[in-house]
This record gives sequence, C-alpha cells and structure tokens, in this order.
Amino acid sequence: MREYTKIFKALSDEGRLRILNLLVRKPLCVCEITEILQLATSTVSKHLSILREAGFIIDKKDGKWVNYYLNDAADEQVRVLIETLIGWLNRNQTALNDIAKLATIDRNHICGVKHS
Amino acid sequence: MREYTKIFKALSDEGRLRILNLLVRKPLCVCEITEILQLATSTVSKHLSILREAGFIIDKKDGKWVNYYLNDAADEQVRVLIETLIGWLNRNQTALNDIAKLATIDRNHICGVKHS
DNA sequence: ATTATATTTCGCCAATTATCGAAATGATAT
DNA sequence: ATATCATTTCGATAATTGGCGAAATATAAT
Repeated sequence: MREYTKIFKALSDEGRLRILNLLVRKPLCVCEITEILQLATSTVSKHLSILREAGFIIDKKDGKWVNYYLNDAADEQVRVLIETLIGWLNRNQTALNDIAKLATIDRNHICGVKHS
Repeated sequence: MREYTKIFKALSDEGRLRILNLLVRKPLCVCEITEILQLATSTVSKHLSILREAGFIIDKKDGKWVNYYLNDAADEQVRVLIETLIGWLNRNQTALNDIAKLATIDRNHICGVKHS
C-alpha cells in the first residue's frame, strides 16, 4: 500500500506540484527551479528526489548540471495523475506565473553569478 | 494550490485508501469501517472527515448511525482519481482482504455488543 | 428521565515532513 | 592542483500528521 501512498504523498506539497507543472513544459536544472520557486537549493533538491522516487521524474547529468525531466516511461496511471494535475493547474494563478517566469530565465544568468 | 494538495493529501494515507476502497463497494457506518481497519473509532472518524473535506465522500445520518457514501457528485477529475486508485487496489492484498471481510460483517453484531 | 449506543471533538504524544544553512560531493575551468 | 560552481547530504528546528483514550454530543431504547 506504501507504493500508492508514496505517489499521492509526492503530490501533496505545493512546491512539488509547481515543479511538475514546470517540468511538463520543459526539462530544467535544479538552480532554474530554485530561482522560480524561491526556495533554498537543498529544499528543491529534496523535493526533486521525492518526485523521482515516486516515479514522476528522472534526472540526467549534463556536466555540472543535473537536468530533471518528466518520466515519459511512467506507468500509464501515473501519467493520468499528471494529466489531471495539469488540467487543474492550467487555471491556477501561481502555476501560470511560474510558467511566465520560465520564459524569462536563462540558466547561465541565474546559476554561476559572476562577481564583476 | 492548497485546494489541490488537500485532495492528494487525503489520498496519502493507507487507512484512507482502504476506506475509499470499501466505500466504492457500499456505504458503511463508522463502526463497520472501524471493525475492518482495526483502528480506534476516533481515528477512523478523523480519516472520514479528511476524505469528506477533500470531496471524496459524503455522510448521511440514519438514526444513531452516520453512513458514509462515495460522493457521486464529485468533480469528474476527483472521480478519475478514485478510478485510478481502485485500479491499483484491485491487485492489492490488503484491499482484497478488506473486501472479503466486508462480506462477513453485520452492523448489528459489530456495533452495540451485548453483554450476555 | 435514565441508560446505552454511535460518533465527533479534544488533548496529548510519537512519528513524519518541510525548511534551512553548513558541510560534503562531483564536475569544470583556470 | 586549485578554485569555482551545481548539486546532494546532513543536522537542526518548526510545523504537520496519525494515533489513542477520554470527554462531549446526539440519538435511540428502556
């Protein structure tokens, strides 16, 4: 039963719903997500690991970055949950703001801030 | 966003999943559910209120009993969540045992134990 | 009215969770 | 090899949650 509660638990935090909402649009690294959610990096990293262990997302290393992707190989029913979630979030202001912000950020500006 | 996390939170406890699994089969009163789940009455009552506030179930008073029903008037997407859940639980041993036990119980024997 | 029954609410405690900052890890660039 | 940057892990803390039994509430039965 833990198998199922784990999946729903992963979806029962606002930060994690916002992360999924973002990853549905495009893959992102931790610092990009951190910038949009305005949470500590360690907090975002933890949320990502919870989503990963529940099967919603996967990660791929790319140099010093770790990119997170929606898991297209997830069980059909897990994908149905995401569909349902996204249907809801399409009418949610926070989620819409996050998507708007997504268009404005650039990994190379956010991460690795140079001290000029 | 709380609106959505509340729904998933309601589904992120084993006891509550087991309750939904039962109510999908038929309406039940608190003491019947308590008997099957083997939890304190107050605990079951709390779980039921969480499920009710998330929109999954409704209650109707019937004399000294309070019967709980699946909420057929729930949003379509909430009903989709239940469908998904039930699809999973159809292959879960605890859930199957609960259903088997459901057939054997009788409200009038479980509640109101007479001291002969 | 008093008693018995079913349920909910309350107060408490233990376990879990979200969050952070600091330290550790891993990779890149100098 | 050293310094820098991205990420994860660790340790602490505050908030939330699940559990229980006792007290309160509501209804039914005597």
